[in-house]
Amino acid sequence: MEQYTVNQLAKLASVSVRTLHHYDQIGLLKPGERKRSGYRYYGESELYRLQQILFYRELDFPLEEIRLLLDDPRFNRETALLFHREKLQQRQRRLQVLLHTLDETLHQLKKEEKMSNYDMLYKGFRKEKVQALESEVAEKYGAATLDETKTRLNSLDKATVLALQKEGDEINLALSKLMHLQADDPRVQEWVKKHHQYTTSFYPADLTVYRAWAQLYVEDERFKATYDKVKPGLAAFLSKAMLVYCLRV
Amino acid sequence: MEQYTVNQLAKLASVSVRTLHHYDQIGLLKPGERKRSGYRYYGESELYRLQQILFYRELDFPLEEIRLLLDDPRFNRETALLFHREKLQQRQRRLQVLLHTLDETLHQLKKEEKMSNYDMLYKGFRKEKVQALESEVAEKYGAATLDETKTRLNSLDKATVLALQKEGDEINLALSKLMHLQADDPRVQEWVKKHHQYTTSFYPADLTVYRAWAQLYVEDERFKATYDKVKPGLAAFLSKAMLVYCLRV
DNA sequence: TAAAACTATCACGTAAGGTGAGAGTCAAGC
DNA sequence: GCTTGACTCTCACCTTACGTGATAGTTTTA
Repeated sequence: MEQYTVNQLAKLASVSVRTLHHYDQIGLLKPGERKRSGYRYYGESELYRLQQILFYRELDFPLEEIRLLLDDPRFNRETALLFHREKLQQRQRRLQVLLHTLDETLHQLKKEEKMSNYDMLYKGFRKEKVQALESEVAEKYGAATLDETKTRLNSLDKATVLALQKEGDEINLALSKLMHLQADDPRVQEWVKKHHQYTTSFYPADLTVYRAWAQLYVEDERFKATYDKVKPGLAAFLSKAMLVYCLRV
Repeated sequence: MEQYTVNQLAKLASVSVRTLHHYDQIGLLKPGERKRSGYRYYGESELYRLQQILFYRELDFPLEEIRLLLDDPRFNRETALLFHREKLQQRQRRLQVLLHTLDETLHQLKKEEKMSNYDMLYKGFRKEKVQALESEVAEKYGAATLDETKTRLNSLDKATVLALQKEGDEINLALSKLMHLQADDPRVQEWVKKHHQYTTSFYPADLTVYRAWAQLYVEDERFKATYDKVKPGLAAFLSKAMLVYCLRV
């Protein structure tokens, strides 16, 4: 049975020693054993408990509440993990909204346009609670305006989505026409850059992820098919060009 | 020029009135105007400033530092937004790792297996600072292990993307098998909810956007083709079910 | 066996607001 | 014009989750 000192555990879990002291003090995480010297030693079950604590903390639960939850005899680790999973995914979606808000703001900034609706500036900041949302809008503006607003937004939203799709098509098309060039040709790389930016608006791909992706374009049938449908050989070509791009930047 | 009272701005930006008072007090966000009554009124430029503040706050910047940044004459809104973008994506990736850690833990829990390496319990908890990461790892374990780590991460990224794709496939498949039911059947709606969450992880579709999307599934050939390829008629079925979903929630 | 490296317990400090209390202000309806 | 309910103001003390020493004992390493 392995034993960890404060320092060792702190490093392992990326928390400070003070944090462990604190958790001991408030009875949230007590060491499995205390030598007569007073030193704290943590064992396996403490490691699991700490993981749980950190998951809850990540979700902004107050420590006192975490303690109550973990000490409740009805506590079940698997249920808790599934709960965390749900909430973390929720947070991911919130971040996605936030990124979208950011891109919209950037877009308006470039066009030097005035906002029609300042509301847009703040979408995604509210910490996840989500419940009564639609009803609030209805209350605010009345049902009639709601419908009108809805249909107007409707066509705008459709246009946005279609535009996004079109942008993707354009990038693919442009690249397919450059397949006679070398992968490291500036004209190719320019479009790869666009491709990279385009993909990051959907998926958080930094260069390492993007690089992993490049491999998928040739390894995975689904990816390969999608691109080769535009023009046979595009998948392999793009994959190579992406790798070059990653190395260059 | 529109003017917002504390309450109005607080609601708009999902912060508390107290927070606005506090920001005024520390000189982070001063109202554009103060009536003789002492009431605070905020104008357009304050709205933008608040957005910036919230982005920085989301990234755990201390308020004092935010103030210094925003008041620096070299401050540029576009540069700042691009910085936020980078960091938010970094956080998304951290959450991704955290979810992976969670799934691994769940997996081990079910198999009732012992962990070979407790280190795994805590991947993704460390808040992003990241700069000197590679160098740190290299220092610690030597260059050889670094490469290994890289390829492992690589495969994790690939696995994540493939898992995402698989999730999409599963949802489509499940729905295609429920086409004999009514669109408002709970079993159908359950999967529509998953579909909605799934799409949101790529593109933040609130209910109005999702509704617009529903129409695209029948109006736009590209969308239609994608779904009808799974099973003819799925596009229309899903479209209807999505509309029901939007009205129900 | 001494130095270097940890660890322990106070104890006070801090950031970002929460939570009233007491008093002035504004908009609407009568 | 007056009342009433909903806002708003300032002060001031409270809270959470640790950070940051100070001082003193313990373990490990040379």
